Amino acid sequence: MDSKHPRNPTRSLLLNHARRLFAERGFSAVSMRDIARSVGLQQSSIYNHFDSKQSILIELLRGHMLTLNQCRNDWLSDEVSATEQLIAFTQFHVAYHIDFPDDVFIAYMELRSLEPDNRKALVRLRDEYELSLQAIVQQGVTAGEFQCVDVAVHTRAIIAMLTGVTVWYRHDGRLDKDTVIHSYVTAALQSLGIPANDVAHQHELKKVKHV
Amino acid sequence: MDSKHPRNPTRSLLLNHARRLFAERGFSAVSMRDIARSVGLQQSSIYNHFDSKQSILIELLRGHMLTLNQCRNDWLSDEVSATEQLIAFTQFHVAYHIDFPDDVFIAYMELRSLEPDNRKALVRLRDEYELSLQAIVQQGVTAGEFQCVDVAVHTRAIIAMLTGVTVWYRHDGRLDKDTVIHSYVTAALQSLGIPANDVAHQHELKKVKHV
DNA sequence: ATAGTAAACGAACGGTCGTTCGTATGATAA
DNA sequence: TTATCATACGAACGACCGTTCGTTTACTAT
Repeated sequence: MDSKHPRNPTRSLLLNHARRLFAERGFSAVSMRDIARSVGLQQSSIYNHFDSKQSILIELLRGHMLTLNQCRNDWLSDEVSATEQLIAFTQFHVAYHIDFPDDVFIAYMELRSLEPDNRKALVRLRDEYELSLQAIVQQGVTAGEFQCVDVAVHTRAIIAMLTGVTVWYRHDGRLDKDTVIHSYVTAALQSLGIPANDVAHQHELKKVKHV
Repeated sequence: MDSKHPRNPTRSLLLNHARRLFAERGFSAVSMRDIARSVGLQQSSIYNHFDSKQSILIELLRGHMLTLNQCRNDWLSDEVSATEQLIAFTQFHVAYHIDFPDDVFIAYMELRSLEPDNRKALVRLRDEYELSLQAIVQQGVTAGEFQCVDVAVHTRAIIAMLTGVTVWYRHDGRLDKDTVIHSYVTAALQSLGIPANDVAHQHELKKVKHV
């Protein structure tokens, strides 16, 4: 079945519409008929491209998690100071979450809709990402650059703070993307006790690319 | 129908079990049969206590939002400095969210499952709560106590950071509640440019009471 | 031209959904 | 004792669910 190939246009269309619908209404509240209708197909035709409803969700979640980790690794370098790494991480994380809010929302909410084995694999990817920030925070604390009460708690606090951008950011809103990113970089740095006045604008923003 | 009174024990049981199920699986993924079974009733008997599935959700969400605002107002005083208000807000917010994670999770996820009128009323309550923190941040910036790039963005950043505690906190975990709260107070203060070493432990924690 | 195949269709499957209805029970109040 | 009423039951309603099936369509390679 050639249709299983990612480049298949109908298959991509189905994935994109499923992503939007799952993000809007939640996995359980979206039917195969809803997905089919939104791309102009009969519900049965979806099964030429996917084995089941759950397999659509799995592919969306796995694609998001793999892309997130890969982009992060492309973006960050571990050969600079913890402060510079934190700035780069924050810029990347906020930019990515502004660009792909639906993926983020589905990943946050619908992990529980997965069967245990699939869920475990994705939780591992999520933990890998979180631990990559925790390593930066730990490095900064050890080097005396950062101040915090507990590294693990503070890491989760920063990730939650940054991820929250998906809830309110609108492209036609009051602030442009760079200003928003600048705000979050300042907040993240300061939260670890770094005065952010001087460093925040030194780093140019590269473009996040979704694979 | 006396059963509509909140003190009715069966009705309270239904509300509590519905809350847990909605938080675990999501509103759409929970059936009236699931709720009935979990309290040992037939599905039809629920309609002696609630008009519809949606009305159960409304009551859970409204109860949460009203309680949250009321407790906040009981807890906070506006006759102290912005820094002290921020400490009190953070202590309250984290303590409340640790104690009632199911309510918080449902409120975050299931507003969209409501009909427009009901949703608007609850969004207003949520905005009221958020604006109460924004007022504190604005006051601190004006007084020169706080430093941030944008008051609205930073307010949302702090709320997201604090609310994230619900995702990972466990009562039998590595850290006790007070330590967790202390971590978040430090993070919130420092994020606004306040050195947190000296102030974090001055304020005793009062007990959050759910009405 | 013809055989093979990916992909679409539309009907149908058994099951579950939220909700309604008529009835039975058991406590309370007259 | 009797009338009332909140509450429980169990069957049933029409609608929708995810998925399967047999068939048709349309392109591709021989």
